[in-house]
Amino acid sequence: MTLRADARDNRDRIVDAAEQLYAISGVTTPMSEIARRAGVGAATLSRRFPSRESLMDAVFARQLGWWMSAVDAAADAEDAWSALLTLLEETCVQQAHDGVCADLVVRSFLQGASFDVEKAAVSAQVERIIGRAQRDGKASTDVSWDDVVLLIEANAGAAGLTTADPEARARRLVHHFARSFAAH
Amino acid sequence: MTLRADARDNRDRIVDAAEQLYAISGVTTPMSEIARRAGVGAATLSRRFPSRESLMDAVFARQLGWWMSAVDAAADAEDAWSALLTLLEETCVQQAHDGVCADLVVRSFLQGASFDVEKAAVSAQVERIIGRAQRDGKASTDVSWDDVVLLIEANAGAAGLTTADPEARARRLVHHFARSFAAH
DNA sequence: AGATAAATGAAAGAGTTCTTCCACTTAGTC
DNA sequence: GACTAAGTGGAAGAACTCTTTCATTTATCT
Repeated sequence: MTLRADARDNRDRIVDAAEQLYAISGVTTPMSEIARRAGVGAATLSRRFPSRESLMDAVFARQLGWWMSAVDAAADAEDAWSALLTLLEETCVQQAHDGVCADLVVRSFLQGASFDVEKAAVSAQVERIIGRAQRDGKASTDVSWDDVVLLIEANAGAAGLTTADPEARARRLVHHFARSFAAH
Repeated sequence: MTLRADARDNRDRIVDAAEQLYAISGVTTPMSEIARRAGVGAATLSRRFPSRESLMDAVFARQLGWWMSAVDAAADAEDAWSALLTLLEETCVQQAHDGVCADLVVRSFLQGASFDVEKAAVSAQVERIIGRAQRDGKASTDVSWDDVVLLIEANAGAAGLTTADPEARARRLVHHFARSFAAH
């Protein structure tokens, strides 16, 4: 079932608008406001995304695409340890910058089953990177995928909070995790 | 302007109910539901707390009282470093257990000016503890009050997210911060 | 260009939540 | 016990948000 061209354009604009407004006002932003910013009627939005959750999934799917590329790039790097640190910092700074809110990450990625395939792929890649960094003697042996998830949760949670310099906060958070992740 | 005895009881029950429901359903819990659990009419709640924010402040004021006691106790301890670690763990586990959501901590404590006096007192105490731990050669010299705030933000952000074992997550988060805080 | 099915937005309707009014109840005071 | 002022809850109503209907517009195919 393929969408007509104009409908697909509208769909894209809706996801754009939602992404922007989620960053500003959180995922509880009224659907009508998202529709207005997207330049479509409320009916169109309701028709395309019957529930708020389905729209959240669509927004998250994009951000996940970006992240999977970053993870793949890190997995190809020579130095696993520095690639891991770079990946974590890029991820958190990106989250801070785009204002990715915790609700989005959690409901779509961690809680629901919508992205199980992607989740499995990402976690496998990240675990490979961690494993290599551990064999190189750079990463502590107690670090695991769960700790990366914890960092992302913590960062997403903090990212929703207004601060003078959200990017600096993200870097500081990664700084602490990196020091803890390092072999002692 | 002092409240009548029965009115004060009702007020207390409202704050009780709000604290419990905030932990379960977040700060967007309908005021009417809070009123119902408190066993008062919606009118009474509206009269006592004209805005959702004023109720959030009242709930937070209590939790802040608990925290200030914990901070004072830590400041009196012999071993500043272990007192600091204990304080951070207690604080985060308490947050995880009570489901203190980020909205509450941020709006009331970090953002608004409502608790400026308490904030100044707590930060001064914590900085004293950190300073002592640093002089003892236990804490890294780059640790500051801001890092403690960061941990609390991160923990509060993550605490709002459903997980099998929120307490374990809080402990894990503190574990990483503790390793980073330690002198290298 | 004409036919056809897909897609759209304005407006109405349904469901929530918050606030206010007002007749009634209760605590505090003599 | 009686008086007074403070306090209360039910109900009405105002404000929002989401969904659906339907007449109209627009893309796509031949």
